[in-house]
Amino acid sequence: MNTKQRILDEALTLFSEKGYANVFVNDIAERVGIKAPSLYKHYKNKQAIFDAIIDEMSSKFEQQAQALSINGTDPAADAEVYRSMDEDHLIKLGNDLFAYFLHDSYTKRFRKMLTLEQFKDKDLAKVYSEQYFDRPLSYQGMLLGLLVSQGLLVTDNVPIMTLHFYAPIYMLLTVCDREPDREKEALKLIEEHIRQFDKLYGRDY
Amino acid sequence: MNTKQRILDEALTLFSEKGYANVFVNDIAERVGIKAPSLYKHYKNKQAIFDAIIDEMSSKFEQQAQALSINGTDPAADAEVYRSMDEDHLIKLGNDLFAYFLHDSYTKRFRKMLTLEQFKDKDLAKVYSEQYFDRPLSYQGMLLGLLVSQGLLVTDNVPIMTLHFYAPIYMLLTVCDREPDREKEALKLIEEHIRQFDKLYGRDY
DNA sequence: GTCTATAAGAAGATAGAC
DNA sequence: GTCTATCTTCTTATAGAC
Repeated sequence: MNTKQRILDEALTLFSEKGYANVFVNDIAERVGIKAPSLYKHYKNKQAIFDAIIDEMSSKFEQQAQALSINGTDPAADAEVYRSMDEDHLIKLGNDLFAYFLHDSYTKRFRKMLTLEQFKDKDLAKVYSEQYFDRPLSYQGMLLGLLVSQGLLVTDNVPIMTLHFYAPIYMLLTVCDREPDREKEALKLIEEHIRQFDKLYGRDY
Repeated sequence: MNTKQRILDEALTLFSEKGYANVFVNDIAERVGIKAPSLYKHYKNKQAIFDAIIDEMSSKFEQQAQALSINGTDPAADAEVYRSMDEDHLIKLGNDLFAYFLHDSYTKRFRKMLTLEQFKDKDLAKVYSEQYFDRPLSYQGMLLGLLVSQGLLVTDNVPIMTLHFYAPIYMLLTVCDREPDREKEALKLIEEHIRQFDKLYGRDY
C-alpha cells in the first residue's frame, strides 16, 4: 500500500476511535512512519484527509455486498438464495451478515467515524442515514418483498416488516461498536430475533 | 437559574451540537454572558463541566418518566394504564412517547452529546448503553410482560418481543436527531410500526 | 517525498485587581 | 464573582534544504 493510501487507512483508524478533532496530524504521520510535514505533500490539509475517506467510501461499499455472496444490487438474483431456505439457514445467513458488518475492518471503522461526525453538517448526516438507514431498508425491503411474492413470508406492509427485521440488527450493531464485550450476547439476540421474525411473518404461522 | 447551572445548560447545548472537543470554554462563557476566566470560579476546568452534566443526568431522568404520567419505575402500576387499551390508544401512547423523547430539550441534547462521546471511554459507553438500550428494554420488557400475563399480547419470548417494539423506535429517534426534517416521515413509520406490532403480537390474531 | 526548523494562531488555564 | 492581561502549551501548516 502506498503512502497516500496508508495515510487514509491510519487516519480512518484514529478518527473512528477518537473523533476527527481529537486526532492530530502528528498522530497520523507517526502511525504511517513519516513526519507530519511530509503528510502535506499528499493532502492539502487535515480536512482533505477526512474528505478523501468519505469519497473513498462509495467504491468500497460496492465490494461489501459481493463479499457476502449476495449480489447486493440485484434483489431478484439474491432472492434465489433465499428461495428454498428453512429457518436455520435464515438464522445462519443473518448471523453471517451481522458478523460481517461487525468485524469487517473498513466497514466498522467507517461506521464508527461517521457516528462521531454525523452532526457536523447536513452532508454527513445524509451520508449516515443513507448508508445505515435508507439503503439497508430499501435493499432488504426489495428482498423481503420478493419472498412475500413467493409466499414464503406473509404481510400487507413490507416496509414495516423490513423495519422489524433490520432495526434490531442495527441497534445491536451499535451496541457492539460501543461495547465489543457484548458481542456474544448480541449474537444470541440476533439469532432469537430472526427465529421470532420467521415465526411472526412465516407462511406456516 | 444561577450561573453555575447556566454554564451546564449552555455547555450541554454546545456539546450536543458540536461535540466536546469542538466547543471552547470561550464559546460557553459567551453564551452565559461572562468572560471565559470567570467560568473557572464555578468549575475547575472544561472536563469538570462535562462530568457535571453526566452526573446531573440521573436526577433528571427520574423526572422523565413522571412527565409521561407513567410511573417509570413500577411497571405493575404502569400496566394499569394499558390494561383496557385498544390499538388506537396504543398508537397514541407510542406517538406521545416518541414525541417526548424527540422534543424534550434536555433529553434530546443529552442523547446527542452522548452519541458523540460514546467511544471516549468505557464509562461513557456504559452510560449510553444503559440509558438507551438496557434500561428501555428492561422496563418495557416488564411492561409488555404484564400485558402478556393479562392475555392482551401473546408470545413465548418477551425479551425479543420487546426488542421488536423498541428497536424501530430507537432507530427512528436517531434518524430524527440527525435529520430533524424527517420527523413527519418517522412519526408515520412509528404509527405503522405499532399498528403492525399489535397485529403480530395481539391476542386477536 | 522526506526531513528540520519554525511561523502563526488557537485554546486552556492562571494571576491579580476590582 | 467578574474582569483584563498574560502565560503556556498545543496544533496546524509553511519554508526551504536534501
